[in-house]
Amino acid sequence: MPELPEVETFARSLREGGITGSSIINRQIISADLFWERTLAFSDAQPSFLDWFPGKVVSDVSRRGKYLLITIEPKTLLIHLRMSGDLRVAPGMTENRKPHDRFELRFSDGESLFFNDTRKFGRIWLMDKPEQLLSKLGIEPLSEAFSADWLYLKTSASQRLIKPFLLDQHIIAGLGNIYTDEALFRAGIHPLRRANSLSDAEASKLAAVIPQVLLEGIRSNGASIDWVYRGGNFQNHFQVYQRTGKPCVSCQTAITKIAVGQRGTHFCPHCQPLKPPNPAELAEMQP
DNA sequence: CCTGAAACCTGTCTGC
DNA sequence: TGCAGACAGGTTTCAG
Repeated sequence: MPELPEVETFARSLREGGITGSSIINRQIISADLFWERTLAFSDAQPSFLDWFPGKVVSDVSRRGKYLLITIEPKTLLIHLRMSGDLRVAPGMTENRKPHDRFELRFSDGESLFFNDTRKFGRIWLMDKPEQLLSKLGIEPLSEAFSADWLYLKTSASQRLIKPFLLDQHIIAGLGNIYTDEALFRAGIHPLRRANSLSDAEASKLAAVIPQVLLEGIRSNGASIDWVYRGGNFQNHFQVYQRTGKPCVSCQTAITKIAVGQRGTHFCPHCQPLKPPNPAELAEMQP
């Protein structure tokens, strides 16, 4: 589920208060509980993972790609929400637990941070050096370093389809299925184009549009769909995602859905042509 | 290097 | 109404 904007919204909320409840910064932990063993992916603190927490204080919350980072000196608790993960801060009473709660950090003030995850794909790590995990991630699309030149360099060097290319977290960290479809539409690029077929101008357009879509998502507190996630309203800004058969906001052509790399992919066949007309063809069309 | 399929899971929606 | 099957915002692993 959550992509960069949703994870960023969680990070901000846990830091400053928001959709998850009030800030967890400076709260002291009195206990930790794990309700689904496999949620714990790996821990430097094993086998006494749960025993490590009591007495520690949360000092910061941040984000890298789709990972949420909770700093609890001298370690970092990393959380990846995968498809259905959710976080909330609420009174830490046993009767307050919800179905699918997988992990709980109980604070001395009576509230708890709950990690809820219906599909059990989400994972948490407790690490001394989070870089071990994070160093594999690609560039932050909202950083200064993410530029038109950088993207063109990368697309030029890859023969992959542009959609799986953008979804690859080793290249760009944070894009998921929604924001990829929305970015490709705004850039006018067909999802089946080869990365190295993009012109300099197309790569520039894509590099400009990706941060735009992500920032728009953050401004909307993310996207809420069905029973997954809440508090966001970016779903009201979708131009292609989940708009199969509906008219393109730009040309009225029906939005098409296909599978690309086993992911549902939405696009406008008119605004995102598979084969852009080349100069020679254009010349022939105008004798 | 690249692609596709399968696996990890549960809930919801669709169609017969 | 019931039920099988498809599908879902992600990532990893394996075969070809």
